[in-house]
Amino acid sequence: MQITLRDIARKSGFSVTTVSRALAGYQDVNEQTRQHIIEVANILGYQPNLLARGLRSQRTQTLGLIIPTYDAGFPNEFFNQFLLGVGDTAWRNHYDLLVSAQVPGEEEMAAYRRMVKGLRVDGMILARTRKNDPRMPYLQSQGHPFVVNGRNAPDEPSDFPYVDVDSRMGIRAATAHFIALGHEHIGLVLPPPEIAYTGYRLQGYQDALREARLPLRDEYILYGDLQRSGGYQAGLALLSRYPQISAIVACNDLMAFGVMAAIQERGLEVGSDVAVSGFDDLPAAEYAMPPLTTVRQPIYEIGQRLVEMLIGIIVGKPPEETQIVLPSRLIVRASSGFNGRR
Amino acid sequence: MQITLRDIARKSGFSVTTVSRALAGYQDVNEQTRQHIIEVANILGYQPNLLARGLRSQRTQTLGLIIPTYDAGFPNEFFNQFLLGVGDTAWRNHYDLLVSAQVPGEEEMAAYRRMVKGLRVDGMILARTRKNDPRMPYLQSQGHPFVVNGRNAPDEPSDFPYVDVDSRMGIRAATAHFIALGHEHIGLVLPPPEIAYTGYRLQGYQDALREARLPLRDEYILYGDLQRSGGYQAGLALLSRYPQISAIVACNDLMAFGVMAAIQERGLEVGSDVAVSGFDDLPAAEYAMPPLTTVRQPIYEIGQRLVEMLIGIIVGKPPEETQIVLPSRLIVRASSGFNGRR
DNA sequence: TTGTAGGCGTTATCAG
DNA sequence: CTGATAACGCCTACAA
Repeated sequence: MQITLRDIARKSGFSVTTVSRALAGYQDVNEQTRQHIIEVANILGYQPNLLARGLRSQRTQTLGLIIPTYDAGFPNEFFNQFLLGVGDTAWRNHYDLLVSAQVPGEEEMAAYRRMVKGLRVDGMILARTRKNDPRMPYLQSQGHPFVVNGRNAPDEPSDFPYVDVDSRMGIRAATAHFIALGHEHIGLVLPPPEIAYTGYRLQGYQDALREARLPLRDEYILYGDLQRSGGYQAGLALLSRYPQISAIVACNDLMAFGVMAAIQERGLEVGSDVAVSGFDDLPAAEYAMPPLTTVRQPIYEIGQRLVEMLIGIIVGKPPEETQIVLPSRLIVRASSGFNGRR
Repeated sequence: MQITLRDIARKSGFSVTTVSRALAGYQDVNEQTRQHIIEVANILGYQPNLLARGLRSQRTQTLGLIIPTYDAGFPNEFFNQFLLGVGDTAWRNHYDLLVSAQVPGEEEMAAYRRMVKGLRVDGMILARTRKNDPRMPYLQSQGHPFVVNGRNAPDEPSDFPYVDVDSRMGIRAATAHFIALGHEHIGLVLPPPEIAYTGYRLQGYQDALREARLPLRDEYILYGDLQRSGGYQAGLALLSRYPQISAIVACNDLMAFGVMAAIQERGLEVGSDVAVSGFDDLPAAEYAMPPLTTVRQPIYEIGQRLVEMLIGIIVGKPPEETQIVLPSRLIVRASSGFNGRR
């Protein structure tokens, strides 16, 4: 069935030990012997049994990723790119990736337990942190390596390794951009309050208003579900209740698309009548009609750096910096109401 | 570090064997004993070591999925939904999912070898079959369970378990729909020729023309890269070379979006000037401007049935039908040039 | 430079 | 009903 070290040993006339060490590149093995063994291994098509190796070494060369499928909605294009960054980097470093999609809740923790205590993975990658997120304390209590995409909410300490994007700065830039264009009544569509980064995005909005000495009006702030539909509903609500609103900052691109649809449905024009911005800079943002002004975050790179950080932690060589906040960048497009680019 | 059966054995006073069987639900264990053992296991927070179990039982309870990242482009929304169907169903059946993203080529086969011969997975799920695809013969030669999303090309036999969608019928319906609306010059944007299903989609187009006794004009047929950009280029080429073309059938939604952009860029109106259709019915199709007429395929269900089929094969109870072609369905929207729905 | 032996945690076989 | 024993394939002291 499977080719094992024993098969190679038999065929080559050496012991299993020698075969194992020859293949592992130990120096205390005769070069002739090694060549011979390698040849036999190739002929037989040997591939190490990773289970046995993992059991023996207590290392699985596998990373775990549980994708949070918020509500019924599925991980969107954001997780696509995230998965690509994580997957590519893991593969390049000879790690496999165990993936599960779970709705936050009881089942979700079961998935974590299964991966961690089942010794299936050497480390975990968490995404989309929430307020009072049970996952980080759990993993810490288990002493199991993990890294997180995103910090805790502003009012909670973040005593774990993470890579996050500076969303406060990003939303501030978007809001300030609208203010600079003359808008004074600016709506905000936040992610659900239980999401950790919601607080940072709210701060960014507040920052910009404060700096411009504009009043903060709580009624201009609504929450959406991160999906297009959430943006649509919030957009309709804002526009119908407060006709003076002339710009809306949405906290991700999907919701921004929904806001644009709401604007158009009310017979208004995106950009000239009501300006809109998003967050993420998904590919679709550039192609939207009109193209969407948004805050770009380097999703692929986030995944990449998370994996590098995690592997470092696993092998006992953590990088110097284990709490990284990457800059975000405002990308101005037509949905701002500008004529053309920048 | 880790709680093992031995720990429970020590604490409960029974042997490892008995503990193992009590937890596994064997009938030949005293009910009192079982209760006691289960209690101790819970207190200790026992979680079986899945590596050891896998090594012993030669089963890993893990399925492998390698996402083909065509060219540089990343798996799009299609794979999102596919991954959800596969992941959900695997989880419900207590299987884990090992995921890798690979560009077709040498590395890709290495990934397959690693998963299969490394005994990491009990079975593999393949997606996006190509002409002369090396993966199926390889897995067959290894006697390793696998299922495939998609058949071989029409001129190759498909002697493996698969779930596919009837894309010939789907494209035929889309083309016939345009013909019924009076179009006579209909462009076709195919996937790359090396993709297996390209042949079926071409057949569907040919079917519809033949049935309507319209001439088949090869120059109306172009290939795209399955991404938006490919559709855009093909759309521009068709429109500039053959102004008489009044409808374009694109073979996936992403390319259809590109075609729509090309039409608009030439100052024409999608629907009234040039009708467009896609394939997949991604969420974005409904929200496009104008909404996209497309052929819906049940992506989630495909993933689900593939996993069920694969698990059946693994445990030796394959379903009766292991070659399934699911129907596709034309969804008519405004990009057809219709006024409103159907 | 090479081989022997033991064990990682689990399950299956067989004896008591 | 319960327990001792072996084995899955690999790695690594230690011995030769």
